[in-house]
Amino acid sequence: MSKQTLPISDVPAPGPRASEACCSPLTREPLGEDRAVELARVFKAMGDPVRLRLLSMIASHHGGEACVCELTGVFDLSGPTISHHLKVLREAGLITGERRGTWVYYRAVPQRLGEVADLLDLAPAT
Amino acid sequence: MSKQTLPISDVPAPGPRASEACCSPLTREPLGEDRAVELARVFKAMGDPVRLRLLSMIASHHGGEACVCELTGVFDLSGPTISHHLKVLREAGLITGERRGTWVYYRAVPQRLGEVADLLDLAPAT
DNA sequence: TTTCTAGGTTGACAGCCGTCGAATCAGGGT
DNA sequence: ACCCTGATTCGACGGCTGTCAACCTAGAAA
Repeated sequence: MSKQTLPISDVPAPGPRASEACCSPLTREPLGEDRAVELARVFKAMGDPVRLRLLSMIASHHGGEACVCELTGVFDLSGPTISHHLKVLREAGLITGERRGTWVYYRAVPQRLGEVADLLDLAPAT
Repeated sequence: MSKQTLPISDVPAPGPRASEACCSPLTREPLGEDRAVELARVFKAMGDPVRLRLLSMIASHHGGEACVCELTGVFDLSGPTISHHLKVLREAGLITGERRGTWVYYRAVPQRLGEVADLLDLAPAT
């Protein structure tokens, strides 16, 4: 490991297997234990209102990326707290951060969203 | 309120608004605070490996429903713990339970899954 | 170098969450 | 009536999580 100059690049599993039509949805067959652990981490990251809003603000932001300085003011929360939530989203592979000069910009990782969306595809097992 | 003979019907918000093309996806515009709280509750429910597997086992089960007795044996967890997780999924509106004789059967609520899937639809804001 | 600002890290604290054993409830068979 | 089994609820415990204040780092501009 070791800490680099930019500790903002700690994505755990960039794109497990979401490249193409992949993961059988939740409703097709029981989830394996390992895969459940992996997916639960992503859902848990989205399981907080602040993080969900942060993710949405970043994903919907004009240009596809948002500066942290634009995010902190929106919440009644301290800087460290926002930073913490961004880290959780980062470690879940939902966003990536890049430093440009003084500011840090985050952008969403569409693959992750797509992976989760695929998982929830409805195949009604009547 | 009051407790009926079958306390297994405590769905909080059966189908908020997932009937038709509805909720603007995460990537379209920033999530409102109230909606974020509501959605976070669902994601949080799915943010545990055991619950995710339970949900998957129920949703994918032959006949669309699964008996609790078929679920408890799969995990190295006590009955009360499984029951607790089922309650969380129930209160998130992801599953519903029905007692038939001695056994209790659970089935998934497709609307909820659909609601979440819609939310994650990708509208890449390049 | 020094100073300033934007973010991140650390350490600590309260509250929540997953887990269990024991007790309780609901039905079906004796 | 009694007991047995399936499932939930209750009470408690340890670990995790969201939050903050304080401190530290990265880069830009004097």
